[in-house]
Amino acid sequence: MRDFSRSLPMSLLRAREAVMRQFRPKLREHGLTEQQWRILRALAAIEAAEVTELARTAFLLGPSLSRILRDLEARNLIERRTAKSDQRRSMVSISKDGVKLMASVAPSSEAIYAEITQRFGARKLGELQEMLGELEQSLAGLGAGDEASAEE
Amino acid sequence: MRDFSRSLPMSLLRAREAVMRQFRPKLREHGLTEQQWRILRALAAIEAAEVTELARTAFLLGPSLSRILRDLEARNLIERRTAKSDQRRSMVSISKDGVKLMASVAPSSEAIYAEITQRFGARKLGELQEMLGELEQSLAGLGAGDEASAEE
DNA sequence: CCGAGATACTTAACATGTTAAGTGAATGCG
DNA sequence: CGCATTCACTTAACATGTTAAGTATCTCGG
Repeated sequence: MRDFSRSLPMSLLRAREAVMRQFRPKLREHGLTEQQWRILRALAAIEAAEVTELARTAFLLGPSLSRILRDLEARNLIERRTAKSDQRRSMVSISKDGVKLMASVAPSSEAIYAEITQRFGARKLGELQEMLGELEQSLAGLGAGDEASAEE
Repeated sequence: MRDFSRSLPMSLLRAREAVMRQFRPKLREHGLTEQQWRILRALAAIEAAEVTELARTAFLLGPSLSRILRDLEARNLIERRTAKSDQRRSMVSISKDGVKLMASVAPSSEAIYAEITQRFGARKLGELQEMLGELEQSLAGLGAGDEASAEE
């Protein structure tokens, strides 16, 4: 069997960890986890979003998002209100405190990203992301889903 | 600020998830998580390994590994014995049952990997892994560690 | 030989990943 | 309208990620 440490999943895992290791300490200084930071960034880019939409954007599963939103709301970093047209839906938005926190973390985050880009090379970074996107695309609609064996 | 959904961490996260989504259902049929499978595969390639060495190979943190080894041992998939020369060290090896389980899962796993390779393209896969390795290397020795600001 | 420090784990505590089940509200069909 | 179904979340339960603290053992200088 192939040496699993050279398998694609392990390559992706190690690469991502190498990248995230750069960000975590700074986020931690501000009491944020990687996931919480993703949510704040996603919310900062829009007015408000439904929970399901936010889950898709921040690439989090519903249950994780539910817990995190509960905690972020308790810390007054986000705000929620139920949609008037549909009582099931909840509109989430970033709060004033959330915006301030973002502003205090963003510069460091950008600096780290710039350092990574410089070390790896901007061109190669672009190529890498291109390939990652293609990989994702080539596997879209394969396994896992609830598709009733709809493969031709 | 850059659209975070196009950031390198998100690209890596989505790509890895797209890949792992292919494997998880089959592993689950056999009552294995992704991490447990990594450990069994790592152990199958060697006679025995110390816990620390195994953590490095399977890319798991010590505390996670401790818990998983406890569970795998309870399921009789691995065996442990303390090293004679150093009572602190524990030698871990895969058991007969572990080998049998590996044998029953490996074919499906290989088939899935082959399907991914075929969809994405063997050459591109090689290039991608090459780039991921370079990314990892270019960030080696940067942040996170306990280095006392040893930057030039 | 002995005690301070280093090592190799293990435990603890809290956050998230993952699947299944639960809850309340909206929809659609007879 | 009535009610089964679907939908948008939320809870629950268990496994892992992550950092800090704990435990037993080993090493080494004095």
